[in-house]
Amino acid sequence: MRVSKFFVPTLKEPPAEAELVSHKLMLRAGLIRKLGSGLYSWLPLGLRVLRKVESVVREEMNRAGAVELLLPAVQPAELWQESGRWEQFGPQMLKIKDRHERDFCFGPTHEEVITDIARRDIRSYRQLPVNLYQIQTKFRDEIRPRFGVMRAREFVMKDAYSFHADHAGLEREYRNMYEAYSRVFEHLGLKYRSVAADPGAIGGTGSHEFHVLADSGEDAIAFCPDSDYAANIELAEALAPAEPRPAASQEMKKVPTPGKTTCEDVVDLLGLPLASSVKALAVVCNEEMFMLLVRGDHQLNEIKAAKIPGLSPFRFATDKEIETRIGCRPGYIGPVEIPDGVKVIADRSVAVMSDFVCGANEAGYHLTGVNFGRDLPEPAQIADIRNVVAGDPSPDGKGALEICRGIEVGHIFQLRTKYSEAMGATFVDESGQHRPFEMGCYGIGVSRIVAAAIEQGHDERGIVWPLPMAPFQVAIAAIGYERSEAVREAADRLHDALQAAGVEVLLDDRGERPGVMFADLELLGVPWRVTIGDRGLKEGKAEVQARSAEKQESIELQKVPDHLKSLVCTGT
RNA sequence: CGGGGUGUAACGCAGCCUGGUAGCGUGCCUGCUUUGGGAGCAGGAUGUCGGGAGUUCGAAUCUCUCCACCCCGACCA
Repeated sequence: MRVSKFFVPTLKEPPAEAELVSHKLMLRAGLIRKLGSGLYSWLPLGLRVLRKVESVVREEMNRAGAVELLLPAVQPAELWQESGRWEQFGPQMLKIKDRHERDFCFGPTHEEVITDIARRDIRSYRQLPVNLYQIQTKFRDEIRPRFGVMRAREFVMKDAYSFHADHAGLEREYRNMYEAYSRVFEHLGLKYRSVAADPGAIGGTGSHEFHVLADSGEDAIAFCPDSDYAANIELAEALAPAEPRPAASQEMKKVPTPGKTTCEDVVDLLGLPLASSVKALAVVCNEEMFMLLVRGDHQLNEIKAAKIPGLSPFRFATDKEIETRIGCRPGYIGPVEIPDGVKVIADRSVAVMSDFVCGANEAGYHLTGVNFGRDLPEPAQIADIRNVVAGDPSPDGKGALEICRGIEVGHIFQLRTKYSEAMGATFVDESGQHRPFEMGCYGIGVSRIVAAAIEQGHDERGIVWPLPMAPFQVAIAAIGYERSEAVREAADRLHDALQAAGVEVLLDDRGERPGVMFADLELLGVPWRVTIGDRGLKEGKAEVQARSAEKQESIELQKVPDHLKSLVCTGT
């Protein structure tokens, strides 16, 4: 491919709307252009990268025994009403009407469609198991699309669905997909981590996420460097402290803390450590009020809290509700002498505290030296309701947790029979019984991977692609292409030779000044650059430089094609 | 949805407060020179100042309204 015939609109300055480095670079390198909020055009160069990701995903899915199909993007409402998700999915779903005023949606996911296919066309256990996948554009009307294609409304996803006669079969395929996903991200050349995840509303017995590791990631991952434990922070268990509660050593005292409504402010005023304070959060579930207690230096984990029986779904109490029920405005509430009917749920770490600080339920005052059992009853319930922090013991007992950030690019679930039961999708088993399918589903965010790879691979000059994702493997910078016959001839010949050898090559034949070409080719992130100019040609040589390396190597022109071919093949 | 912000040339921005009919840098076009790290000189083109309404002799500027886009949004009790 020649730059003069391709379409690579690069920008010197990133548009002001871009925040994230991957978003800026994708715009600058001419990979994408924005059409509207969360809607992006994939320009030729970006599309080449997207196709690379697709082909790796496809290759590994096929290798794992899954079979590709293609489902409609537009789906009739009836299917979603059957599964009960027409309402449940809510405003995230783009709903549309056809000319007959019939309801449709632009599919945000395809469980319903695939389950419909299964119930029509899989009748016997003899047809099982089967794993069907597609690579397709989805639409989700995100509350706040952001970061370019990272969280777009329209995006490309690989979604696979497997059907099994029994749970054991599902678990086998789940492990198979887990391994296939690991191969996908390794194959793509990305640093990634698989983590135990919250199955969320989908339910089921197992769920893992695959994260590309990057500091800008939206998700926090807790992992243990001394074992293979890794979990999304939403799920990672905070173990109960091993040491028992120390004995009380202080009297409870009411101290004035005017204007100090946060734990930080209060301990600053009192000269105490943050970990000696308790924050009380008033929540409401079914019109009942609960007071959740978390240590001042910890954060409530809402997902864990919502799993407490009787606390789902909960919401935070309004200021007014707090004043009415507790008789004090927010900022000074605490668990001591609270009205009947407000149940106290303490985090495990709070349960072992003594001589702590908390709100006095009186505006402008806090209590110090507070102790359970003496100044207030033991908590009605003790539970794990906080986020783990770095240094917490690993739940597998093998060391201390660390926290890193990741971008979720894959998620696998065991759906079990949620959809097959709701939609009456059954098969006949060996004994002639009708049974609902055991189902699994497995997603990969194809377009998000492109952005995630840039988050992981870039420098001050631009993108640094891993070889398997690069839009071109080699770029030729032909210095003086338009004015030097020798350069033109050598560059053309090299371009043709590489192409014939199966190397994806981009020849910069614009005749631009060298600085312009170098800057552009580095912005694009092409893994290898060959520089051809009159200077080197005098000795019959060209320079080869890796995008990720500083030094360039001078090589005899005749040997360049073979040299590059071997580099591209070994992937070093 | 709530809060905040921004919309002026392809990109980045100034001008707005204090109304007088639009500018800078980059990019783009032409010519000459230059050519191994985003060239120099000379000349040139490009704007419904987000849309609409209003105030005014006069609106990018003031007022109202609509729209688009960006950022933040459990709690920190």
